Amino acid sequence: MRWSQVFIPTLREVPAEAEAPGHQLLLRAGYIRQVAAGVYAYLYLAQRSFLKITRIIREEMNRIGAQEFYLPALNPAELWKESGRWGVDVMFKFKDRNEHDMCLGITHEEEMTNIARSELRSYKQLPQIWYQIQEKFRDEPRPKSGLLRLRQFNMKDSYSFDLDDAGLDVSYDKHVDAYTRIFTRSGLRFLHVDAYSGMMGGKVSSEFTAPAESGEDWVAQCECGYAANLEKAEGRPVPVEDLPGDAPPEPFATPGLKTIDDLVKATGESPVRMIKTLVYIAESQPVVILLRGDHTLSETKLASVLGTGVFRPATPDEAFQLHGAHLGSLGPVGRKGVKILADSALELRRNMITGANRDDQHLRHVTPGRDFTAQFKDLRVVAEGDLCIRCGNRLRLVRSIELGHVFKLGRRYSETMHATVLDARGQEVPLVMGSYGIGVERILSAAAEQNHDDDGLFLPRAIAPFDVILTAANMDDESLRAAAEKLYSEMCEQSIDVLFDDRQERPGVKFKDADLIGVPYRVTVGKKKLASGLVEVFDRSTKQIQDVKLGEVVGTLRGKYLR
RNA sequence: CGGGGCGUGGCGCAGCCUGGUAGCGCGCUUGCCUUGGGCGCAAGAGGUCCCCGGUUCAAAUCCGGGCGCCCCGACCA
Repeated sequence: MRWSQVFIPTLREVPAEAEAPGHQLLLRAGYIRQVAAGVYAYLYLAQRSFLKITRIIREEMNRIGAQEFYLPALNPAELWKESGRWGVDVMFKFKDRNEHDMCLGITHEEEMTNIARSELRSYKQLPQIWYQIQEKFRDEPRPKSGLLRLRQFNMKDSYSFDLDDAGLDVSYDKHVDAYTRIFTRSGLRFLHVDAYSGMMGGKVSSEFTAPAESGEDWVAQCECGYAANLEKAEGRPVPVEDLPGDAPPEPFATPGLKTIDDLVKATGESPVRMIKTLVYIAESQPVVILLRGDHTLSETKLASVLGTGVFRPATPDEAFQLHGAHLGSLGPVGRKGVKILADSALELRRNMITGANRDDQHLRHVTPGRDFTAQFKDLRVVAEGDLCIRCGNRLRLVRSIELGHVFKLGRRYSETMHATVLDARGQEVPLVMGSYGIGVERILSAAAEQNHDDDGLFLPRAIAPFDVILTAANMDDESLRAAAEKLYSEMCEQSIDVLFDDRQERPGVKFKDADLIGVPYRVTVGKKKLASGLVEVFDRSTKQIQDVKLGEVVGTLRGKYLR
């Protein structure tokens, strides 16, 4: 392609709408333009990248025997009412001209299951893996960071159908392999992490996630290889040396001290020695939740422990009704007939400080197990520096972009939608399903977030819009121009994926643009070196320059750079 | 859903407080010049000042309502 003939609208300044560096650069480099919040037009460069990305995805999906379908995004309400997901609040819904409820698909479990149930009859037809690459629509409350969270986006989603759990394990493992290959080939730095499976039906799931500052997921990571989404991550607190002695709980006055922070300041004690008492209402039943003073409740983990997503913090009035004291002076000692959940970090601790259930009073010398009984569960969000549950080293927290999610669905959809086959004994059994997604735009986004400097992007070759940019320093210089044209013809003949910057621009402009748009290698034809029969090959990511003889450019590219 | 910010040529911004002529930089067009890091000179084109309503002789500016976009938090099957 000749730059003079294609549309690559680079910008010198950063549009005010963009915050994340990768987003700014994709705009400046002329890849994308915004249409609405979370809705983008993908221009020429972006589309070239997406075609390369989806090609990698297709090759790797096909390799595990997955079959590509193409399903509509426009759906009738019935399908979603049947699966129980019509109520999902991020779904775009509307009525057609006949007043039928319609929606745009947020994903395709329903449609795939619908096909499976009407067509799959026998265990002999299993296993099946069906996938598609299609637009998904989600009316996100907060789209953000360019292509990182969109309202319309492309997802590769696949669905596996097996006879039993063992089969699902195989299909799941195949996807893990395929995803590992896809993200490796895409040139991303990524992690495979344990993930929270959600409330409904899910058992096992994991995420593929790309560490990047602008990511919105937190991942806890250990050098031993353990990595988990913060929603799911477990860690052991660094052991605490408790005060000796076995004195009984003793009240002391804490007038006006409402928060752990207040207590720390007033008493000089570490929050590690305190018990934070929270009151929640779950399915209209009160639950008392205890955490170490410096720890944070994970509502995700709480949902798992409670077995329901229906809960909320109690109002101050409710808390007062239940404890006879106001928020800030609550504690577990003396509470009877109410469910008390304590984070496991409190197990085996002693002589702690907590609220006395009397306003402006706290208790010291409180020992869990002796002074109150509670169920100990993992309830807190892992903190930086906690110890790895596998190896005992310290965990690090990193921000990360979720690229893909693999999920053992089990029978959640097949049972509600009656998707069954006959097994070898002639018994009707529900299909065992898995679902597996990859955000196509997120691969480009993550690559941009991970690979940029002050001058612009340097995308991994596998997903860059071009492999090479051929820059003629001065198109008005006849000999230089002729040499560049000749090189361009050779590259085209040899099927090198090249963008020829043949614009009548000053060299500075061309170099700036070339640095900006993320093409991994630049071949520069300049007057001085051309006089000795040389051109430069410039590696955008390392900034290394190699002089190459005019006649050897294609060979050098093929042999060294584009292997 | 809670909090904050912004909306003025294609992009970045000033002007608004204190009402009266719409301005700067970049980009764009034409000519000359220049050609290894967004060159220089000159002449131009380009604006419903987000929308609707109100106040006023007069509104980008003041008042009311709405819409859009961004950021933080909540949420993210």
